[in-house]
Amino acid sequence: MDENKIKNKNGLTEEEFLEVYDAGKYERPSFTVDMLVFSVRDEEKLNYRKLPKKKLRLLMVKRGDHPFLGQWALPGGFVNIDENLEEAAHRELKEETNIDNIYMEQLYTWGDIGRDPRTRIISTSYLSLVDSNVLEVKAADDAEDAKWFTVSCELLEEEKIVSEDETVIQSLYKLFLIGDKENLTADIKEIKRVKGKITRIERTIEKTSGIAFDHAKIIMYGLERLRNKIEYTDIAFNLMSELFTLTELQQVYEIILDTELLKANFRRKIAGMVIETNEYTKDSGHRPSKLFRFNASPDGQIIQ
Amino acid sequence: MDENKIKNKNGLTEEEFLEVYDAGKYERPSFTVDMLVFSVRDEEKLNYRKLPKKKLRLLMVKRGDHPFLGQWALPGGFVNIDENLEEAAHRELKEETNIDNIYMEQLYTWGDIGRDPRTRIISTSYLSLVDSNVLEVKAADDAEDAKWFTVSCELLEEEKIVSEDETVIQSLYKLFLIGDKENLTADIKEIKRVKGKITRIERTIEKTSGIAFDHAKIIMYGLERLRNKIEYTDIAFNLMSELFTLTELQQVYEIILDTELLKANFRRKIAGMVIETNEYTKDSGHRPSKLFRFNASPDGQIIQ
DNA sequence: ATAATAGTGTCTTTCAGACAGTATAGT
DNA sequence: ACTATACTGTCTGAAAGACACTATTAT
Repeated sequence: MDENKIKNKNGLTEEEFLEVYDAGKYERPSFTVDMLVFSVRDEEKLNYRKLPKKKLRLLMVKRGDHPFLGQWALPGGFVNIDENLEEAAHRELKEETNIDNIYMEQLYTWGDIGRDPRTRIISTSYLSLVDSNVLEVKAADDAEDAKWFTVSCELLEEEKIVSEDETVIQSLYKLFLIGDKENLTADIKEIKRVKGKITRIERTIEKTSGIAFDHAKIIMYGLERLRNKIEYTDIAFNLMSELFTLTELQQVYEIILDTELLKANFRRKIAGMVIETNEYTKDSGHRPSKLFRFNASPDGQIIQ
Repeated sequence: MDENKIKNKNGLTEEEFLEVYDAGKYERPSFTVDMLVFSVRDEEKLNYRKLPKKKLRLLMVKRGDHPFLGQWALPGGFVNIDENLEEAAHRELKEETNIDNIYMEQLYTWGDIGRDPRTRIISTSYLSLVDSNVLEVKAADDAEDAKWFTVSCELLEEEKIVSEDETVIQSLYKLFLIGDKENLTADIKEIKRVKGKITRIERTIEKTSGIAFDHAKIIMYGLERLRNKIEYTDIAFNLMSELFTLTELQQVYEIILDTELLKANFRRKIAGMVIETNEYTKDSGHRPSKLFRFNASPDGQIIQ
């Protein structure tokens, strides 16, 4: 049962095979990781009574070299030969933006030819959420600058064509990234093709202004994932600080889902995921609200 | 506004930069695609009256070379420099198993160091579903053999540890792949870690018998995705032939979800996704059943 | 007092689960 | 007639949606 001594058709054992194996003999693509780091920000209070509005924001870095020199890209970079993908993603984020120790999940792997003018590059993107206490990010190392951009997205047109064997829904979205000094935009065409049994969503960038590579497409994909997962998981709590009010939590759901929710119903829905504390907000100019914390292990619930 | 003439810190324009860019200067990982191809199979009828039972099956190929020579692996292979990932996946599947033109969605990208003894290999896995008419697969090219294996999975142990700041659910699963001549198995430990706000699922292979690389882990992940998506999408129809009875459809749901469903409720649930035909089954030894086809565009419903 | 938010009670509608019933082919 | 499946009707309870009501602070 000496498995290691089995010989292949060239008469080599595994040991011999690995010795002569030349990993470099084929022309190979490069591989990078990219991070979508979302957070939530309070806008300024309008008066002593009103609560501040919340906005969703995304971290971008300014490119300090070709290609797309001077444009904004998702933080990320090449994976070293001796580190796992998640390690690489954490390291790159630390290097470029000084952010550390955050929630992260794999989003999608982008590998179309021609996505990078340098060479064939395949990128795995990661979705990250940080709580709103992360105020300042400092650009470090590779990146020329790192900044938060307020994210919004608008549906410009939608057209549905139903034919014999196929239903095509074409939508045109405009993505806005609003920064302190710069505003970036992208027009993205989304084609949803329902043909027979196969449904396929395809996004193409029609026009970008200031957003490097195909990153506008990745951002749209990340937004979609975020919207989906907030409904049936607890990822939203990664955007909250340790203590929060239920209204704050509701606002976070509202900006991500882009709808208004009814207070009573919302509270019923998230009741199992929060734990009441004895603390209250102060100086609010109206009735103070109770502070809650995340309940990591609600009874019986298995979280995706 | 001649953007292409902007110079970087080395004084190069983009054109000059790309000319001297050397993609090969870093040691780089190799990149492959792997395919999980699921299908459903009818077992033999026990008597003229009884309906045949259905089983879930998965396509595997026998390795014809080191490493893992003689063991079974997911079909897949290296991505050429001039083809997209999906193209590569389709090509490899055609080469190795002669299967063509099927539903496919990206599953996950696996990049841990040490997953392959040859060199650092990063793999993007794809989930595919084919309808049960695909009976024979012939091994071609790279693969020594290609065969369907009946898939099942059993929970052996489960332990839940709740501590102050963390809930850990440890489960031990046994994966069975039953083939005509060979049976493959793998013990997989699943650790679900709920710590503060972060939930993380981690799978490790405890033991495998006959399954190459980390593919047992990929299969488990694919099964989980399949179970999740069948609940809120229409992917199940990719497993059906053109015409099917509602009982057949229900059986497919049942083997994937591993539960029994109530007929009346199931029919209510999928009512919008099917179209009645005027045809019926014949020679069934009992009341014949109406045949249905997939309804690709139910009113208003947007399919993920 | 008032503005603005905090927090609760309850009616309605919708949907999932459970179960019981009727229908119909082949032998 | 009998067997095995096909198909339908309806009760129940839980959850989602809608809305109205009360409570509480800083100014």
